[in-house]
Amino acid sequence: MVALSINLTPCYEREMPRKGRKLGPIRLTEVAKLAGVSPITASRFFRNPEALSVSKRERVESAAKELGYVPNLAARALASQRTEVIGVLIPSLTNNVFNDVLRGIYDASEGSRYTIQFVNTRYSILQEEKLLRLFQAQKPAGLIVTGINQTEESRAVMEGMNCPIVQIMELGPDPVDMMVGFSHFDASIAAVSHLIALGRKRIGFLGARMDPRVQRRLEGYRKAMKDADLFDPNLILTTSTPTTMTLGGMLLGDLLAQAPNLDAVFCINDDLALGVLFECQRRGIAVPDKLAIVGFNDMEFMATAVPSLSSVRTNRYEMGRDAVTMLIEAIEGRRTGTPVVDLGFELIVRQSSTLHSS
Amino acid sequence: MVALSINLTPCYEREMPRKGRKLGPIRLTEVAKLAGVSPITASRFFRNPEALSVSKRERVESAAKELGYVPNLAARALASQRTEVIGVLIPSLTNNVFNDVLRGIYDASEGSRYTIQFVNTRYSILQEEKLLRLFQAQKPAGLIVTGINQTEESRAVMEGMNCPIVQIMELGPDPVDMMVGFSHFDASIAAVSHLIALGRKRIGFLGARMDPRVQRRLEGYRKAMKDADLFDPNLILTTSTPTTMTLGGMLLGDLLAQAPNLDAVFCINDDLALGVLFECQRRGIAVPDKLAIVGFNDMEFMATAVPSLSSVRTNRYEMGRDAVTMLIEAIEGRRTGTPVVDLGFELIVRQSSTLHSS
DNA sequence: GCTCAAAAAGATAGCGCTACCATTTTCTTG
DNA sequence: CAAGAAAATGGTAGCGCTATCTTTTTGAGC
Repeated sequence: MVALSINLTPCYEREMPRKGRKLGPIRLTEVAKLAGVSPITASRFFRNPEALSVSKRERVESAAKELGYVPNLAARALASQRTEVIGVLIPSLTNNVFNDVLRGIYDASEGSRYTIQFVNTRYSILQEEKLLRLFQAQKPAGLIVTGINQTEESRAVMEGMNCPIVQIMELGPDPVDMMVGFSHFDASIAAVSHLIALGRKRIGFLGARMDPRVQRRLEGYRKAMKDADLFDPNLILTTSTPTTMTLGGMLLGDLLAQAPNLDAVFCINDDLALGVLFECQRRGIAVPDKLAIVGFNDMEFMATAVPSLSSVRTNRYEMGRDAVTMLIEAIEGRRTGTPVVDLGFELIVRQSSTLHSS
Repeated sequence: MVALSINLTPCYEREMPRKGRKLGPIRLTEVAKLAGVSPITASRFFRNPEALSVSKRERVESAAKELGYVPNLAARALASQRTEVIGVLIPSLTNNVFNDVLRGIYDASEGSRYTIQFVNTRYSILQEEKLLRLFQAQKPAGLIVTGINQTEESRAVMEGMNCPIVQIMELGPDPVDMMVGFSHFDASIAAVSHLIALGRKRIGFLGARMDPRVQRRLEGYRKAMKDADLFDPNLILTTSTPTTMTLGGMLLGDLLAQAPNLDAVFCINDDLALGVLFECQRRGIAVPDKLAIVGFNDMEFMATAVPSLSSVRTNRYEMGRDAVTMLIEAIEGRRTGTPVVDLGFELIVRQSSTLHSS
């Protein structure tokens, strides 16, 4: 273990700090002194280098480098009365959907000055309220919250926070500030209408977790089925249990028990759909001939499954990315004209919901 | 939209802040004044209520509530010279493995006073170094880093940070501080030995992303194959591309081209394994009769697939959880005796690697 | 070369909280 | 009930940085 340490001993002696404190990390003042400028000038170098003359800029830069200066974020936040933190409230880490959203968020924040501070509400609006209060203490520069079902209290806290806020995942009539999402209701109708157009009559609905967005998908299903005069409550099976692939198979079993003549299933997410496919293989149910399957979200594996599985593509990554982009623009005072962005969806038809598997 | 606002106007008049500043949020001093105690006593209430007498405690509590006091974290961090932030450096958000680790981390931090600050190194040790420096500025209470392959510089930064640090995901000879992981080398040997014991001779290795831990799995494969006198470089196919299920199928195709008489595959993760299974279905290759499959990590879907897929179970959730637990104990000065924790692994044998599919 | 505006640099005074130490109050105990 | 120890409380002085305003320097235009 040879640590090659090229450490040019600085031609500079640190003065003892006030009041017999131990020598902590390098402070801005020390950088300024070494550079031969005032502290405030050194401060400006780190926030807006263009404001310095070239000569001072270079002197501060090399002094900071020589001393290995690291700014103290707490002091900065206290003095400037703001932070460069974007708070993100998301209901789950288990649900892969949010994984993609988070990726978009982190990707978009990269290269910007902003730091993501992510918390997990666990699908509880009370937990959300609590975490929102916690964010209050941090004075974030911006906030991303999931969905539109916040408590009155949460809304009050958000409105009092005095920072831009983006609600993501869905759209609603009364944005706190900005929104990026799509209509789960419409997406669901598209999926179910497709199955109806295929000539399926006994189209089941499989739902798990049943968060507000899934509820709206159920509403879409209801609407489409009623409009086609195909609605039958026995075709619906939901549970509040979190989603897994295994659960998909189990739910299919239960649904078949309550609706034996099922000829299609709309699953509220792709994990359930793949679980359903496996269960069909286990039971010898031909897909799509005997049972058509449509999932939701269009995860990567849907295209690769055998048979390939239809799904509703949602723009999860883009949702996270756009939310951060909109937020940063708003923080920096250049809001775009559109505070509500509909990212839409796309029905992807694959083998699992075609006329014949031929 | 009726916002029912029960706002008992406080029988208390805020004095103008110094120097004509606008009236900002409530400060601790104001709470103290309303409670009729000194600011430092009020401060103590929020950090260690037990230190106050019952009467003062109640007075401060109700004053804080009445004024809706929210402490200023930046001021607290600056004055106390520490934060309650645990920094987490993880290489990927795409890889579901880290999803589980993160879940463990967030779950374990919940209820504690610590906040998780997570960043994504994108499998780059240079990016890691940069992010580590960024954390320096924040003075975190503790740090979780992934793996043992840090740059010299990164190690130096970590050592200078003066906070407990846990390295997760794998074990190594020279911990920066603490470690929670398991031996990827041994786990790989277990998987390959199982296939050898099954009588398979032409056992392929499919790898993607090829991060340091995957490299060690490859080493394990090499060792097991060489020890059994079955080693053949043509059986190995790796790519630096990120993992997807679709990639699994493509890689199988390529591997079959370079080693046509393949009778088993060890995939470095479950996504590849499921992709391989789908590809087998597409090509009419019987699993496990013609081709046995073993994956890695034992994601939930492995048990549900048809046929069910063998895998090496790793304790990802526990890794995250234990890392945080160890960190908090160390931060609070009660380290346990074991700074290096081996969480082990377990070979889960399922249909995809049994003698006969019967 | 002089005037005046703009750019660059600096002095001052906190940001809101807690560490540290001093002081006061309360509780023991012979 | 006095003396000493322990618990509770308070005064003072920053933590390291930046907002604000002032002063100095630079540069453009005639």
